[in-house]
Amino acid sequence: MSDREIDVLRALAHPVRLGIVRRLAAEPDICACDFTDDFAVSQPTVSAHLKVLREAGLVTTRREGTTVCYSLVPESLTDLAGLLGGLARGLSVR
Amino acid sequence: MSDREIDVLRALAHPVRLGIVRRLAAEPDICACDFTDDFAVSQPTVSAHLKVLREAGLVTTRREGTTVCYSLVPESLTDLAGLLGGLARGLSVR
DNA sequence: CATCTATATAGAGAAAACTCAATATAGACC
DNA sequence: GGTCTATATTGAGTTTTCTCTATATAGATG
Repeated sequence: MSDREIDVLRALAHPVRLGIVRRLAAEPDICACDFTDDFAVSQPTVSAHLKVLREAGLVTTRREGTTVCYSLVPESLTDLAGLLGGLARGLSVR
Repeated sequence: MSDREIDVLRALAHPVRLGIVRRLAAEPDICACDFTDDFAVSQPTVSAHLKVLREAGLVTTRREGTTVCYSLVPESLTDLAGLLGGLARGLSVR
């Protein structure tokens, strides 16, 4: 019922999460606390959003002492872009 | 707060709606009643999903007598694919 | 080990999404 | 106009998402 792509699309379909992805696209390896300042939501909320992105395979994490650094997984985006591009071209992409 | 792209992503992030888009990608100009058979949901539910797709700019409609035929708007998908592809490539798009 | 900082989890309330049955609308046809 | 078919809208109930406060965990450091 819930395709893998649906999870990725759902993960991206939120202002805070898309904002996080955009920041990570511009500069990799950003620690979680930096996102808390970017958006007008609490630290636990940011943490929850990061979890959604993680579980969708859009980001990976790396512990750096007490902080956790997040990075984009570009393939997750290119895969989705390929699917959408294919659909636009009339290929019935699975 | 809600970007145009967020609306498109949200519209795509549902099994029935993505299914509709996939069918429309393979064959254009499908009348609404045909979708009712494809998914295990009621006619009003299909109609509501079509409305979401319409409002996101993913599909257009054409009256054919008493039926309404839906077609994909490929640009809406290529635009999104471009955004995602750009992000994957490290461009901080838009 | 006590404590501090950074992050994650739990639980709860509010808002949004999803679905349906019932009803309304729009065009075709008698 | 009356009726039939196709589609859309309404209203309500259910589920999911979002957000918060409070608390827990994990590593660093005195």
